Amino acid sequence: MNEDRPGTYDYRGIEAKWQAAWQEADLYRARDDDPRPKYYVLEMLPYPSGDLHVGHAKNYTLGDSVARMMRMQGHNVIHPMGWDAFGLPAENAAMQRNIDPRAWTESNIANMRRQIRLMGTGYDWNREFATCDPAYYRWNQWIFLRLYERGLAYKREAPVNWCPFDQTVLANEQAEGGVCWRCGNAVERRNLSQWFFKITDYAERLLAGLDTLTGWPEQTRAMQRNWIGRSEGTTFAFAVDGHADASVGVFTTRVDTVFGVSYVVLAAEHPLVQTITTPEHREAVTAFTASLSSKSDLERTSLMEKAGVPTGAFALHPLTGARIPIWIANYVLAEYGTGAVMGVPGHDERDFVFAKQYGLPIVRVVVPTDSDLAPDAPLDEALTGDGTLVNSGAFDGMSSADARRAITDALHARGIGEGVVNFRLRDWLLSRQRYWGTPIPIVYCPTDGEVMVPDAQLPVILPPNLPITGQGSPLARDAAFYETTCPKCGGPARRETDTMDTFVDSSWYFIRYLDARNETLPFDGARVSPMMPVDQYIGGSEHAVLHLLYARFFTMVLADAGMLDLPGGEPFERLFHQGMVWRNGEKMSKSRGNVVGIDETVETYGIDAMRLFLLKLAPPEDSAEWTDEGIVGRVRFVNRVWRISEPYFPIAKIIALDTLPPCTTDAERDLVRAVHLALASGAEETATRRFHYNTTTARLDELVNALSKATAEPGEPSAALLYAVHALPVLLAPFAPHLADELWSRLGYTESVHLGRWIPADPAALAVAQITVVVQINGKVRGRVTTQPGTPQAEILALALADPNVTNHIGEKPIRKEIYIADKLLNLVVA
RNA sequence: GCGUGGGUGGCGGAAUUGGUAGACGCACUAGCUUGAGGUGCUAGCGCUCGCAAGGGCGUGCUGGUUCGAGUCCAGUCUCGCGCACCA
Repeated sequence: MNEDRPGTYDYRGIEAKWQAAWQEADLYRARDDDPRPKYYVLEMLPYPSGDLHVGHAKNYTLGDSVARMMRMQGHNVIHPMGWDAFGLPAENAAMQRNIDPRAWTESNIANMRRQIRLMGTGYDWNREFATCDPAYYRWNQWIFLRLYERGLAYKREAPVNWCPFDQTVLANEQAEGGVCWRCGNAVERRNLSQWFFKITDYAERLLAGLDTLTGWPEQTRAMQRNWIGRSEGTTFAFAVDGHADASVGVFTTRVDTVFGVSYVVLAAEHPLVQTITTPEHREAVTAFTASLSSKSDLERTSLMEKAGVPTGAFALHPLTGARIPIWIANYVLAEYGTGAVMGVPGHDERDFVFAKQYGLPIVRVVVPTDSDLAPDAPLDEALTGDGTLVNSGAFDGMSSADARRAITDALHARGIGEGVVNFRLRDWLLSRQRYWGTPIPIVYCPTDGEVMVPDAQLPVILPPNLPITGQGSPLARDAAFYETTCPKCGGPARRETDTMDTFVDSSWYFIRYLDARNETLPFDGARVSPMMPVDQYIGGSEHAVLHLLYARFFTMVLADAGMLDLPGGEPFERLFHQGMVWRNGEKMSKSRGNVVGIDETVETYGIDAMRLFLLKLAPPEDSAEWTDEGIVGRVRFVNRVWRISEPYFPIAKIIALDTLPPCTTDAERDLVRAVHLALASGAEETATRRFHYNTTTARLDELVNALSKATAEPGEPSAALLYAVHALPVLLAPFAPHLADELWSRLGYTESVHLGRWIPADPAALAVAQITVVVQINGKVRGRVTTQPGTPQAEILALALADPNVTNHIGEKPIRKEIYIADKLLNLVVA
């Protein structure tokens, strides 16, 4: 019904037509031999969860606008898309619907691919892959083996969430509240032998690299610094009284307070707890430990009350020889530092609270320099600042900083301590006792032990159609999978049945895109190196730490292994976090029932209107509130553009847009100026990498308003008007790609506007004939003077004084001072 | 607590180096237009006093610097995000 009414844009037919044409022409294919400078723009690999909503569209269409803009500005744009296809939801779906995870995943991919294409995005689909494809995950296995060879993959015992009823390991989100999400039974912590990547070997480099990532948001860099958590301090050992072979190692950043130690605390899981606890305390210690072990990680760390019990054992202070009690407490973490701390109640808030609660002595050894508190006054709270040492033997009178060095040296001289750098960062636990992931390519042989699967035997194929019950690991029950022979001795052996964390998949996929069909290597370094790094990475800030840290780690390792030539080893030059789309004051999500789907939106309003609205709504990094009323404005805009352009289709002819048209009137000059203001805005937002195209859409509105007026004038169209009409599709191309190509072809151009050139903004076109100078009296606006640019100050003053409102405000008072900002403002200061 | 980013009309937001606060859009109001009202056109639209000209106030709050502050400085309130018994 739309297509017969003039003045109405048939978005359905036209948008579908152009998408088919682009696909037919393979318009967005990037080639290695393209002589133009490369620009690699990438949105984070999506998980194929099912349906997309307009929040996803905001992300993908932003990347698409950036890609189109850069392509029109002369770059060889690489803009790929693929699927993060392994992971838990597929197994859950398999259980709930009795469907194979692969079938579920593949149908989701098909739907999401359709929807992403439906947005009019220009991806190079020749590079597409899904991480669950053996052609991809075999290289996960290959890379794992290279890390193993370099000593960066290893196995050790580590605690997991374990459901004793389902006999399975649970992810943290499946064990919330300490109960199993499926059966409701209490979750236990259990030690299991697990695979780790030694990311801690790269802690210093990952930290130092952050300083070079000036194209990243500061908050993200701060979060990574925080996560890596580097701290400088001292480790030293307390001897245990009566246990000649035992000592308690502690780490502290405040060794200057060591003379204030009145007790020592171990984590409940500390290995010494079993050996040193005295018989009369054993029962209490065991009970306390048990009460903690039945708690989930979440509960343990959110416990508000500090609690602990004495072990009955005593440590000997290394500098004073004092006998001090050894406790265990819930506030000491086995996984951080040495799993034990020295208790200094006078100078640590936690220790202060703990000491008060259990009546342990509180001693002051550091006097803060900026306090008027008497040196021996009783404390209301711990003094945590630096100061001057007292009650510290030979170290009295030293500043905290000096004392830290001197005491560390003293401990070192006795062979019981040293200065160390400690990190909060832990090794990356990649083992998952699950089915839907990359099998870890290791075989266990009774004679040869842990053996790598040879490269020639990769991939270790994930067997299809295993029953998924939620109880235990399907692979561990499949004898056909785990029964194998040892690659070394040929004897019977057992395969590793753990699969890899899906973060492995997303830690190098951006390199694979550059050589996506390579069948002999994960990628060819000579081929991919010139295309790295990713110039612009776009994705949510929820990945600020894990994914973005793991990907940096992998890229550094691959570069170190000589597989990739990338100075600095940083994969992402610039990073942009897009904001989420909200509706009714809440984040858009299926569970809240406030999603606005892609299919319905495109059907009702059209793709280009949706894209323009998502751009206009807010700066892309901000979260934005979706409204159904708001998008109507963009539908109006699209239709106005169409109505304005339509009369010029019959008189189509090619215009050279990089030359300014001759203008005879101010109105014509203003129209051309509006074109170039919009061009300047688009180029500026792209060049600065701010991507605030919401302001560019405002310039486009102004241009269309001006065009609307100009086309209403009777008579032959001026050169300026024709120029503006022809420039409009170029301006729209990055944002409303279908409308742009339709206008462009109707106006007589044969090649797609997306292969054409952006028009550089011309300063001559931006110049103005008339300026308005604001006249202020004592900083308040009292008048305006309209004149030519470059008018001398004296003349401006004369014009200003001709304004009665200006003279009224001056009155009889003399002008004490004149401030003149050329062509902008004249401020007269009167007494 | 530590880190980090914000607070501007009824709403989303705009505003180079300090220099006309509120661009552009939504909503709203009035009018015009059409064969019937959803997607056309024109005008108005921060609050307030005023018939008007014009005035006063106004960017979370309190001070400060300046001829001039949304923008800079100090303090403070508040919201979002991240991490958190990190030794």
